[in-house]
Amino acid sequence: MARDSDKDNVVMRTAEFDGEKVLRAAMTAFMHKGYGKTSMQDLKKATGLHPGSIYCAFDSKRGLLLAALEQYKKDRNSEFQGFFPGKAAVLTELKSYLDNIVQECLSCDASKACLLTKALNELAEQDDEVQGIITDNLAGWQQSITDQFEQAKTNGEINTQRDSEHLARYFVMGLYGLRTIAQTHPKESVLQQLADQLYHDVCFGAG
Amino acid sequence: MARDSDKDNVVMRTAEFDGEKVLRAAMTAFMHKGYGKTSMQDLKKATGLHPGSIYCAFDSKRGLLLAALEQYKKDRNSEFQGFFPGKAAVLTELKSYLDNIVQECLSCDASKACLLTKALNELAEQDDEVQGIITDNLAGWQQSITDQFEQAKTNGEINTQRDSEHLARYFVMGLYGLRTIAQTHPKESVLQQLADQLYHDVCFGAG
DNA sequence: TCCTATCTTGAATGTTCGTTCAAGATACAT
DNA sequence: ATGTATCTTGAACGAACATTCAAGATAGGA
Repeated sequence: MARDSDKDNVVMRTAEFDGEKVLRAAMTAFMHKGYGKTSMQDLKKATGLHPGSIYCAFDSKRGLLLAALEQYKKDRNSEFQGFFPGKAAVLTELKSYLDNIVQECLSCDASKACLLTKALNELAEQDDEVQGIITDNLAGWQQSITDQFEQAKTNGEINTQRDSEHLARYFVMGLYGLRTIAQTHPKESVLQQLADQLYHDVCFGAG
Repeated sequence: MARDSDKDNVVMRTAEFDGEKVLRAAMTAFMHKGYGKTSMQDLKKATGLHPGSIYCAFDSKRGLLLAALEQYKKDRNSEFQGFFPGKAAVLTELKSYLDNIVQECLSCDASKACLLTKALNELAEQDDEVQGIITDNLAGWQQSITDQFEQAKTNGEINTQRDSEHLARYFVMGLYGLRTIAQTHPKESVLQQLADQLYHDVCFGAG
């Protein structure tokens, strides 16, 4: 495949691959092996694109990572919107969202890890731009959760003095920790118990 | 330097380097760059040992990682014992321990990350033996914390129906999450607020 | 003081990696 | 149907890597 052409009125061939499929394949590869250990050969196998095509489309392996991060962001946003469609019963939806993450952690495929935290962990102190992009994505995600807590307070579902940002931050901290624990304890009951406690502490805890 | 000799009654030269210093230097290098991205050149610079010496002493780069993990375990155990010297006032000591971790997270050096979780994240799905060693170390750490909660309950410092293992697991989950958040938000007040809330939820939360 | 087993050194090795590029294949405008 | 700009292919390249090894340095027993 080739990079987008800027020219007008010339013969144009359209790219022959599905951009989203390629990026999701790259995402999965990066989640399994990490960025550094995923070789171009791995990426060729995963995406079906030959090295030349990858370089033409994404400039470099790093460019492919950036594009994959962007796709990951879009996919996660869509997923999030799917879990919180309305403005009522936010807490029920939050519980579903949490339980879904527990199930994700139990799955054997790469989604047990989060691409953002995995890459953040690997590339911290190595690549400031990637770190910034990841940080922004995570901040956006946390803001979405903040919005839900705000809505829950408006609805009277939550009664607390703590502000929504703090609730969201604590919730997110718990999810980060849950995913780390999942890498050591693939036992469902343990993860579910932790998730339940987190839900309880955030939504009904004192403070 | 050379590997330990098995022979008796032969001329023996003693190793010329400080084993602990070398391992701590390697630890720091691995924490900064991760295992994969730390080259032998980096390790030579950090430890002062030439490649041949490293291979003679630790068999391989991976052998050096294993030795460094062992040293890390010892150092962390000593540190932990230092924070919990007695059997009284466990909660005060727990708070100190937690506040100390917050300060660690704020520091600019490599100790902001935890070698165990960093390596676990990087080598998951890649090296089962290393993953097992790390998992065991983390489990041992969690058990130490469980013991402290048990002691706190015995002392009457904590009054809850939740068992100590659950408390420790939740506490550890929070610490994992705190360290991840620290990689995105180097703001002290935020981390301290999260740590305070975690302390409160674990020690005085309902359940 | 001398000898020898051991330790230290760093250049050399083979491998793997990300990246490039020129040749071949293909789709669209005419 | 034909020409041509674009896309695809995979071999080739230099760099960087972990690892090895033979030569030089050194300490301790005699």
